[in-house]
Amino acid sequence: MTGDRRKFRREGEERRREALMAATLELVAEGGTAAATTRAIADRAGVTAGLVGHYFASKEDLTRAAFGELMVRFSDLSLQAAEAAGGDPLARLAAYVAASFRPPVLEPTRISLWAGFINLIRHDPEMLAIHRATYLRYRDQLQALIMALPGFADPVRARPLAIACNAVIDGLWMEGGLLPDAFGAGELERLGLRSVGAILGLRLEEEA
Amino acid sequence: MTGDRRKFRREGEERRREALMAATLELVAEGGTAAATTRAIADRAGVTAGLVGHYFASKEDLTRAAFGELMVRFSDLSLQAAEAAGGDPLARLAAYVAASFRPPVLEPTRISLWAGFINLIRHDPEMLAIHRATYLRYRDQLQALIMALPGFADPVRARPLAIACNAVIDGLWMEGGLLPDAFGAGELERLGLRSVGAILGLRLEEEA
DNA sequence: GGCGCTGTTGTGCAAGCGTATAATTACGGT
DNA sequence: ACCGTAATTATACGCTTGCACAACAGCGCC
Repeated sequence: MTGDRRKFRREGEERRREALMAATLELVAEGGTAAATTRAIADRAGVTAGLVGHYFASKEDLTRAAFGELMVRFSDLSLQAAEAAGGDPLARLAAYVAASFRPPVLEPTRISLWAGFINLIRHDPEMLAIHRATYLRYRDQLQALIMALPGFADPVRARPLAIACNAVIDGLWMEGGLLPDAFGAGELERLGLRSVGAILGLRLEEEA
Repeated sequence: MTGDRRKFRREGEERRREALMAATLELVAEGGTAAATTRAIADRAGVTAGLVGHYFASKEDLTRAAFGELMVRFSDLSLQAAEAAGGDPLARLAAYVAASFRPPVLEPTRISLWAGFINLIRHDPEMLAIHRATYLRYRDQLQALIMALPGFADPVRARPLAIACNAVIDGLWMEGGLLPDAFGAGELERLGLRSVGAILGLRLEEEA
């Protein structure tokens, strides 16, 4: 009668931590940080709530780890697209920009995650540090691509250009993510390429 | 001995609702939506928790009302700056852009509020509707300013330009708000003017 | 094949949440 | 002056949360 205790398998520490972080990210994407309760996370990861405390000192700790994981995992996606575009600097930049408006960078999941975590950044110094590192890394990639263009080698000139290009990409990305039906198919990508081109004084549309 | 019941004054319905909404906004700005509990809101507004239920059907209802209030209150700030700039279309546009990077539009409070509410937009249809209306209103203002420029009267051409200009402003605004110390004083405003100018093929820097 | 280590479970607790409701009291009408 | 009414308070209830802790059991080791 009382033998209904749950069966379980022992897993390595790494596997369990990853499963718990993945479950956290799924839940944040679906319902914001409020939906990522300890019990819901454990349930999603196929364990019981008590185990969460065994692998993470606190729920805050788990949240931070999951956020960091997410950022690392996605940080080089656009760069990979650029490198796949070949050796021409203009084509590489165009590919980088265009990739920001296509899956897997522009995904409903990613926007939900970003929206769920963004308010934590303002109140948790460690979260802010992760965000800062990710943002600067992304911007540096963009700046390197710009400096590879003929006549753009000066970093003092390239820095503000990279900031502005990054801003217009982020702005379009955010608006497209929050109001998907306010824009036509492919409109954001086209606008992104044209705007970045305009800021740099180039034409990127036909490069993508 | 038992006469320690709290003294109170009767206020009009409007005053109380406004006080509760203001308290909600303050708390969201300080600690995100999680900090805006019924009891904390009531405390901040100088009443007891029970009264919240008397003026708002639910906490969700109060949150929505507060968000709407906030958006209405700030929706025309940049436009006022444009109108104060006189009759020259170029100067008006420059003033509008520049105002986006100065108080009271660019304030830590506003960024905190935006960050606190942004994840609710993704899961509450009414919140999304408020956001959509505000965003489109802002963009339409920008488009009208652009169409007032000589040679930009065509709305089919002005629409994507307005979207792009709005995006770069939003992107810079967001990044500046989340990482204030990553940018020099006045750098964002200068960059905003230059970028919007580049997108439109104009020079705005010396107009502000 | 038993034993010990520790990953894992189940339970419970204190705190805080939103909200419903009865008791109180301020205030305007008469 | 007082009386009705509605604004306001105080209390309580059911629920959920994060977390602590003791008991259990899978798995490697001798």
